[in-house]
Amino acid sequence: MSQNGTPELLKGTLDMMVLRILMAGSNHGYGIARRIRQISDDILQVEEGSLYPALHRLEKRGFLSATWKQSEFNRRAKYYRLTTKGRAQLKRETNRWEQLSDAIDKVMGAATRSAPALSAGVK
Amino acid sequence: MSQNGTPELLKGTLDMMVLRILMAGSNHGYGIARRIRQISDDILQVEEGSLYPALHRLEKRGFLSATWKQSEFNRRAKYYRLTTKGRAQLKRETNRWEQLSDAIDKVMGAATRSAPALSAGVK
DNA sequence: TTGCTTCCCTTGATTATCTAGGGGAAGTAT
DNA sequence: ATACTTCCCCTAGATAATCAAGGGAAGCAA
Repeated sequence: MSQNGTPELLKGTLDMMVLRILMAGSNHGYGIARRIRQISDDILQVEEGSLYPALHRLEKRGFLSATWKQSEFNRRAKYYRLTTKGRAQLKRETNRWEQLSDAIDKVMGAATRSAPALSAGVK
Repeated sequence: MSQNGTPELLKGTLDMMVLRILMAGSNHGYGIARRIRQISDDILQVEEGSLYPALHRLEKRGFLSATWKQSEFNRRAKYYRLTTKGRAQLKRETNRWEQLSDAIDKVMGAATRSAPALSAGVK
């Protein structure tokens, strides 16, 4: 519930991050989750119940393609890689993210990030 | 469904922004929506079907209190203001937002923030 | 054997948001 | 009077993303 137990992700950003991770090369679900956790210093916890549905819808929409391979740990794993469509989608979602998060930061006071001397003429 | 039309908000951030707007003083729903649109330069579009449920749940959780008054345009309006609990909640949500958005930016490559394109700038 | 890690998956509930309506009252113009 | 616009409130139903909580299997080590 997120009522007290804060959510582990910002809704609507998982697909984008998955695509981004796959820019670095193909990877399987478990590995993608691990990478996101690592890079974010354990801030972002990707639950499997969120991740696998995400991978499936991305594949369904043609942003990813998958092949079964043997993992580095000698286990059966489904490796995903970005398609051309996926790369374009990543760009779109990244732009959207920047636009929205910048807008939110503005609303939140512009002092959220590096502060640009405020006061004067907001209009 | 935002099937083509990208969503107008980042899910999970509306409550926080509403609380933030009310830090500046009490306001009514219509005015809150207008403020968010203004400050964000029309990037963030707060639909009434999202806003009013948000206000009601915030009030229900004790973060806001409401009183009916006459608006500046001489109309009946429900003015909301932050409670003490609401102020604490705003702080929590703000921290969470910074933490999550920073983590996402890390995953997205740290270079996510739009470069000014012109020259030296970043500093 | 037990147990840990890696790897895949689904079902059901929750929750936020959007769509698409509903209404009413004040002011301005015709 | 009518009509129109802006201001202001609200809800029901659908959609969709996430989470919680299960499931299983296979490799490896003690």
